[in-house]
Amino acid sequence: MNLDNTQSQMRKGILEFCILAIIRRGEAYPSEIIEQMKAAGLHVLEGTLYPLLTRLKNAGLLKYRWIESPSGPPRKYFSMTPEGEAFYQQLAETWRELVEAVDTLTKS
Amino acid sequence: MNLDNTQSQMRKGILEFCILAIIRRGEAYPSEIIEQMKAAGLHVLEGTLYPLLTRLKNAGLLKYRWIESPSGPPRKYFSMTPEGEAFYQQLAETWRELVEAVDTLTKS
DNA sequence: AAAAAATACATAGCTTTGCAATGTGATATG
DNA sequence: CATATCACATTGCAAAGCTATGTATTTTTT
Repeated sequence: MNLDNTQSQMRKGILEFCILAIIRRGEAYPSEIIEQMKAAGLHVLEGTLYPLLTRLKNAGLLKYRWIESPSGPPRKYFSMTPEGEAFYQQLAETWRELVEAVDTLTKS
Repeated sequence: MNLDNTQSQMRKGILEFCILAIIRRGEAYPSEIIEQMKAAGLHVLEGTLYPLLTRLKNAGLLKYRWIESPSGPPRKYFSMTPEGEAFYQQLAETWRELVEAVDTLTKS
């Protein structure tokens, strides 16, 4: 048991929820997502984000379109699908229940 | 992406935190831990709990002693070590930060 | 006394996600 | 044309939760 490791484990499943939360607010491309995550206190590298975005898109929860960049190569802007919104609501419920359970146990 | 799977992923790292929270309240054996988890809304099977308890003990965060049972085989009563308490406090901080980050992102 | 049931503990293999390091490609700049 | 910047992508590794199954001890039933 090492804190770094357990912190990584705690992020499993939750990064997905957060990414969906950011994208459902409005279309975004990876760099913006990384910035918003950082602003919230969650540091994510591209090597973590890209595979996750790909998984979500392949699962039908997200879709994207290429947009020319004002500086540099074109960007992939991600947005949510109706399936993604439905899944997000389920995750939100799951998260609420989890937080409530942990609060119950850690209150003392 | 399937809800059951993501729910399992979300539990990674968090079950450990919860188990430590239960044990630091007072010495307990596995069956009691399972009951308290269930009461809080977290369902854990023995096949999940035993390996976790073993990992925590091997990491020096928990210790145990055998106690005769009033009915059935002897039981392993687990309690926390000073290292475990210190680690728990760190996990508590990590959890607070995680919950805060998720709240920030999901508020809308 | 032996068999069955209940209680308690344990293990192995599988699946999946986050992580780190590295790589590729498109565009802008020198 | 070469270099730098920006954007996207991939691979292999480590680790934890889960499921199913197994072992052992004690109690109860036959």
